[in-house]
Amino acid sequence: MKPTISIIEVARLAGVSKSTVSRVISDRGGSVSPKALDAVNSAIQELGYTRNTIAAGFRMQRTGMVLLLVPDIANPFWSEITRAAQDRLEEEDYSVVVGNTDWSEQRETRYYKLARSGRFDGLILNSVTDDIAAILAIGLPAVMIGERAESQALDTTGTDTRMATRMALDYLWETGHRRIAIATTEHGSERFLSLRRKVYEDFLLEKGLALDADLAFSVKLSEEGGRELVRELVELPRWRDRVDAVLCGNDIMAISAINAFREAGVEPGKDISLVGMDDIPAAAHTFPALTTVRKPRSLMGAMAADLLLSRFEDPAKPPERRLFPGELVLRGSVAKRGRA
Amino acid sequence: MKPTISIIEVARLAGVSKSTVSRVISDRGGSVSPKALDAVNSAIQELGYTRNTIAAGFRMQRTGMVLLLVPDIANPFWSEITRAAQDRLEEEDYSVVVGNTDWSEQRETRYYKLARSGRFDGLILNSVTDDIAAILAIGLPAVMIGERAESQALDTTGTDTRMATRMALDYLWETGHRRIAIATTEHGSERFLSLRRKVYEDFLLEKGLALDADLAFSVKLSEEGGRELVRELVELPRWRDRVDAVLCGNDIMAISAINAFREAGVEPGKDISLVGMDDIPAAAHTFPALTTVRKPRSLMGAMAADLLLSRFEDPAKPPERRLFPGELVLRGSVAKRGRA
DNA sequence: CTTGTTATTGGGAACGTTCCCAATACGAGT
DNA sequence: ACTCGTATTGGGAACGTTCCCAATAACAAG
Repeated sequence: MKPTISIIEVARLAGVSKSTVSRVISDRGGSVSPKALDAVNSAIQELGYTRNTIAAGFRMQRTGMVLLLVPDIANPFWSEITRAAQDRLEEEDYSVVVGNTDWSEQRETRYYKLARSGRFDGLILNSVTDDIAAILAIGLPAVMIGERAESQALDTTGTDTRMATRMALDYLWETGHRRIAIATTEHGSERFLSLRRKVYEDFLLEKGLALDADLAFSVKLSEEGGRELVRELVELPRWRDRVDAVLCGNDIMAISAINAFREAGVEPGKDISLVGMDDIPAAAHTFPALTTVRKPRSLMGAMAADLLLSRFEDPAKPPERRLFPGELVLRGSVAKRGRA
Repeated sequence: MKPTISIIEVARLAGVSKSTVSRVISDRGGSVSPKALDAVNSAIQELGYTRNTIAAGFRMQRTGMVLLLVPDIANPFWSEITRAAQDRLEEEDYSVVVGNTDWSEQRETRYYKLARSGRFDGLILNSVTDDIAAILAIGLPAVMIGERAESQALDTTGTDTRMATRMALDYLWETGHRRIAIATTEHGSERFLSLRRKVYEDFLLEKGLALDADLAFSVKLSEEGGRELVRELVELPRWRDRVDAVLCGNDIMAISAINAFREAGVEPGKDISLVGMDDIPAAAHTFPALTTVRKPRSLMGAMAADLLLSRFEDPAKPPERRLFPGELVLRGSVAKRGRA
């Protein structure tokens, strides 16, 4: 059942007022004589008193709860970020509620309503929407994970998508690939900024390669998206002459594509090279193991938490942006080709 | 910032009392005339009022929050269970806070303290401890995921570990394996019940096989555990004559062992057969893909939520136990051997 | 001893909503 | 019109803790 001992009873047993008990148990504290302190602590122990944090939170208008909105907690990428954010926030005595948007603005809006109910002190999110004003209108300190707009009124953390994409393309170039396809998505930073797409096009331009619109795929960042990519690609006329590598929007898609290529009689890591994005644990276990760009999830999660904690301290300071570099992780999914 | 419009202001604008406003907005409701209902809803809309659920929860001694304790949310097994439990609980307007025990009783005890703070209506957990009395002493409705004691005072769900283990052993037997090692752990159901170990020993006895104590490994259910298993196994004298298959305590360990065996010059799925437990997504992507016993995580998560919701309805009903069968998932990690 | 400063204490009010119950209104039947 | 039963309403109190501020106590300096 709920706590049934209140500070009134503790005060009675300790022979002090409820205000003195409150000063002993609350974070803010206040002056209490050693004698009173002893008496209160003894009474607390004897009665098995536990502070009712709902009552305290109600009075203080501060609940110690943070809402973290991710696309899907069952996705290893997001569960690792979540874990890191949780650990950091728990150090400061915050508890974390996780919401799953499934990339649906409708679901997201429902969580915004929950966020407005007085239940949370702050919000961390990888938003579906890029309507920053709507997020600000919730009225909570908020931190964005991932890039949504060039200029943001929100504290933001994530991986530098441009750099990560460029890193992968350069590696493919260095290993001799000249016919590179890209498989991205219509979610997240691609939805509004088309960051990966822009880097890809700039890369081709810089290398003097013609843009082949057929080689820019838009599929879901899922296993199904990987299968769809392979289906569409092998159906392209003369596809083997037109593609020697694919840069995938994330590992889940890339891993699925590895298997789908093999099933289509195409040997991944030889006939076709693949690079993923994220470096989820499974990327190391495919055959061939996936070359990918690691996004430092623990750093991102912890940074999101730090930005939010910092925002609690100073609500009025200018928005911060903390992007991490990706890190190329070389495994077996990229062939070494001679320079053409 | 926090909600600043209260029902007092809504009542004033609508020309009714706060009690009438409360009757309109609360779950419990009560009689309200159509005219008053209209007036209140109009005022709510005009003022942009949002119900303060902390205040309501404080008054009602019911917060709509559930604490879910798992070993590690970043583990795909637990993140999927979490997702399923969340979805079910959200249908009934509960929010879920996830705690990570990391198999530490100390961490777990800290969460028990949090659970007692008045913040949660219920608890779902895969406990580190088997001290059911300690869990009951928290004073919250609680549901256990996984088996902890033969006779439990707690609602319990999970996979039938005996059956799942037996299923895997029978499959190894049918495929001609006669020298089967087992790699389990000292956590979870193995810690207190040694379920897998007992099934293994009974199996050997039934088949008239001698128990070779060297073939029962105790390692962590982690990637490191998988590597450790392989290190220890290949160091056994004449190990190739003594082992033709390994039943692993979970997929994470088994996947890691696949790679470690290959690195040790042993071909998984040929020289050595492996069976995992769980069927996490990565199990389908190894080479060879892992044969394993699927634990129906979505069913378990949803059942845990259902059991808790049911307990909320009737706190005094007898504890329930709902174990799911495992399901054998055949892939490429088990060789077909001739009958010896 | 007097004065000034700081430490300590305790009672009342606040936080926003729900619940309780007495009072009133309304509708149906006689 | 009167009676009875049901619907509706509203004011006060409760929930457990924190904060505010006046009052008191303690201590130091002159």
